Amino acid sequence: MCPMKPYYITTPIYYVNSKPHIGTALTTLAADITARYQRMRGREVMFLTGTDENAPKVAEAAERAGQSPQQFVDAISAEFQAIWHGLGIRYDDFIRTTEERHRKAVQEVFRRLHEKGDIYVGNYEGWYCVSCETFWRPNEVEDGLCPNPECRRPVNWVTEQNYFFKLSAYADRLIEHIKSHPRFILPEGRKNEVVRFIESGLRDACITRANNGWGIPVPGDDSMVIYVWFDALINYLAATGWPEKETSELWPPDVEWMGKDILVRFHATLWPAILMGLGISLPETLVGHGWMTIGGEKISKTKGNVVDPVQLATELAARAGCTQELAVDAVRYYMAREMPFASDTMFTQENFESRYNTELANDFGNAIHRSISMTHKFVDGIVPDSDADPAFTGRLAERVKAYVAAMDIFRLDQALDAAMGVVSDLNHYIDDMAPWGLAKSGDAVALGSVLRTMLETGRFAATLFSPFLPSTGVQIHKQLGFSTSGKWEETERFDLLSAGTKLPGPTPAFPRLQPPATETPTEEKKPTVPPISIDEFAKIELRVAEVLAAESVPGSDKLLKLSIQVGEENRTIAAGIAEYYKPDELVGKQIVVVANLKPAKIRGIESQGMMLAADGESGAIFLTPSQPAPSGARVH
RNA sequence: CGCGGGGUAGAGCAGUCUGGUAGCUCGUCGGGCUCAUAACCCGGAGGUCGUUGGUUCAAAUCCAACCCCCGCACCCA
Repeated sequence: MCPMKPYYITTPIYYVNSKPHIGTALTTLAADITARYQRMRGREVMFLTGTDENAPKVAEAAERAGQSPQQFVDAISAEFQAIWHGLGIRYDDFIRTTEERHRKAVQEVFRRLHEKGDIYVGNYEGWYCVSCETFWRPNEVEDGLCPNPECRRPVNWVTEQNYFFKLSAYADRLIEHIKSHPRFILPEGRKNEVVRFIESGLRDACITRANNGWGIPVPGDDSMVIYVWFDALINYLAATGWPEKETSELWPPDVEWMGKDILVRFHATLWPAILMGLGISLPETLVGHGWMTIGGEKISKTKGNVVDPVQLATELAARAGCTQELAVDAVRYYMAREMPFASDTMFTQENFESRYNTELANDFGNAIHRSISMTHKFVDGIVPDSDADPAFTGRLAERVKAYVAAMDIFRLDQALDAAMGVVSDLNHYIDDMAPWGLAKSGDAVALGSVLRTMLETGRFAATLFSPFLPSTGVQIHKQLGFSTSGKWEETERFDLLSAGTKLPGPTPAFPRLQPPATETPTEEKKPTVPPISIDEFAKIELRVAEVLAAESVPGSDKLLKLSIQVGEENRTIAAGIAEYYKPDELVGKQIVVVANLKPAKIRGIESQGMMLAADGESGAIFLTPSQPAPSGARVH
């Protein structure tokens, strides 16, 4: 720690199955804010993010998309990078697990641990779920079905040779490390979860899978590839140049940001154990933040509630009439302000707009705007040759203290609170001093000092905000006559605007968002589905069908298995309506199905179609013709 | 008894570890100011702190039982 090593920040590498959404953006944004804060403090920073591309499913997905796996991952990885740029995220390195530097590091880790005896060949005999790529213990499998409640497919009894990592051997050392390093795992509550998890018994991790042509082969054994999680974690090490550089000035990471879902089992258990095995020091801090839900529901592509943060900014820019850069800042502000730490928070459009209007437009933007405005109105826009009011500016040190303390424990929301506190202080100050009164009574000395205080405080606030709102920081500084945004040391000074300078006319940074014109009953559903042409609709084959039989599906609360007749044809479909309809209520009824939907296996049932139902207030309502229709009739 | 998180004003949350008659933001009602982006400042109303029992001089906070919601690794009809 002594001669200030570069501050090393990581995010997880993201799985390339789809574009980033507001949830993945949250982690990367948190890391970016941390990075910008450290840079502002004068620290050299290495901010790493990347993509995880070696999962076997990638090969399948690529095939479906009619691309080679490499083409496929190239495209998605590029998409990630584009979105990060769109959010003003400035990383220093982007690692992809298909890169040579990563493959080499992973294989070297494997080799060393193998040599040391931490990786051994074991005969695995037990249950294996193909779909989950997971091995289960005999006592976990009760009914021949996968214990993963989401899966519940039949498991196979397999006997095969695999490589295992001696994770169990590290349990005591892990606990010891966690207990003796209070900052190792944040937030506090997660730490307890990790300890409980480890104490409940670690078993050795099976870290290889059969090679199906995609992934990093086991050194000296091409029949196997290294399991993606074992592979993925090593990116943090690979990016420092390891193993060519045995030790790097970057190591260890100062903070590794991630969502809570991958903290306990991977980052706080497997990852440190691997490092211990290699004799490499552990990261200083792992932060497992909570999730941002969409109106209380987990982000899910199926539900269609994925929010694209860049698009959110673009829409805001259009509606509010501000620049894209500032709209991006608004999104960044919102996400950091709502940053789920110990628990989850929910995204709603209303909440986003409300914070934009009340905090960014009314409070922050307006405070700056009125300050510059008054300077123009009362003293011709010339920065007064006066000192700031020390009685007021002296109090701001408290805000800085709170800000620094919050950043130190990665509470971005609280740091933002402190910054917003400065804005609130400024608004109070203006109200107390009533500069318009001083202007009227002609007290030029007092007026000069008050205006100076206002302008300097605006500058000061902009600096505190700048890791969160980089473009805004620059814009406000420009309005105050500076060419660049503020430096950290400047938060201690209130004499930086040069007296006599004529300020440009004020431009509101965040124009207030007007409520949508009354004719729009803004009851619009969150996932706005883009319009499609009639031709596209014609691709969907809707048909009337009759329910011949219905039965509940064992192990599922939601599914009914329906036997239906579509014209001459009999089919089986799975329908997720068990919570709302009993099997008997459906038998003999006519329903509408999507007949040309690609069959899918759901809990072991091959579903050959989808039943249409409306989302009612309290559940699904299935659709039926208003009078009996011929079976198999096409629906338009 | 799989694991975990949670139930506090109309909404969203803090406070619970370290008991001492409940706090923040938004909304709402009233007032002030007039520099500003219908903004800013002040004040009011509004809560049996999930339920029941226990410990205590005192419980949102500790203990026990119960009820309800929500998550749980490649996923979803």
